[in-house]
Amino acid sequence: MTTKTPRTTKQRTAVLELLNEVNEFRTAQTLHQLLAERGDTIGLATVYRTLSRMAAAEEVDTLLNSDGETLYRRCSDGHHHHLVCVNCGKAEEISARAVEIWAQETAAEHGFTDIHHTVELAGRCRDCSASR
Amino acid sequence: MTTKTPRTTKQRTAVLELLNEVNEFRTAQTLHQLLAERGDTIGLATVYRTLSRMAAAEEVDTLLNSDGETLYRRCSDGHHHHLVCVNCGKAEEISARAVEIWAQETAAEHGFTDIHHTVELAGRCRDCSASR
DNA sequence: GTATGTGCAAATCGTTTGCAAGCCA
DNA sequence: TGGCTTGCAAACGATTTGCACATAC
Repeated sequence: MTTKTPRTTKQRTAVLELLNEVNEFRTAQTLHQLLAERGDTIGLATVYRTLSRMAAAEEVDTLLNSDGETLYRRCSDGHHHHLVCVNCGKAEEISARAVEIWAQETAAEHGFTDIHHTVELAGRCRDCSASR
Repeated sequence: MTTKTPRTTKQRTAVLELLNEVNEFRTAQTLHQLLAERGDTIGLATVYRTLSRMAAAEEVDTLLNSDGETLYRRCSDGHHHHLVCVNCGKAEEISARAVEIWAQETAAEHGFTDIHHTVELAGRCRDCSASR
């Protein structure tokens, strides 16, 4: 399984740089707009293509918001979950050993195999709770 | 807050009946097609409107699949989670006290308030695992 | 040089909405 | 009757795709 490395283009570089600075989950559209604001003229389609590829390569994490939009965020390696602020979008990674174990056990009890789970916490972060 | 009861129309009745028989998560489009197959001619838009309303009234549960489509399913009351088969769509409700507690604690530790969580397990059910 | 990436516009596709006509209470 | 519902078609909005051109390697 030889995964071929994508070419280094100024667009791809720009997206990577942006993701390194923005540590919250953002839609592709928002990211595209942010790129435009900092002077990088990139086609929206390219942003989508780039993000999809990065997601496939697990270089970014994705999330579906309640509107069905896909949110992207640069992420550390390994399996983890998120605690996302519904107001400002700030996200923290959290590990959840307890949940991992529970998921496996529950699935096994019901005879399920090839288990995969989704666990996301959302709420108002400290700052947004204060400035309500 | 007075929630007004929707009128009883043959369309609404048909959707309700169908949901009572189909106990798996299905897309609005699929449900619409199922209605057509059993002879109920209902506009797709009406199916969407009805399902949205039922979802708002918590008469059905909704789920977003990885394609961004909304899945609907008749559901028991109260807070619970699902164990869904990725192959046949069969879903079982599971309660997860352990997860509820973990969610609250984790959120509190990070200073988050108004917490709400999403926990879904997916995999292959016993039958689908066997007939692979 | 050539496979790959990009931009643009058009195409998709699930879902929503406007509006006139129909139907329940 | 009078307002809530429906159907149809048009509108929407996020994402994808076709294709000609540009570019990394």
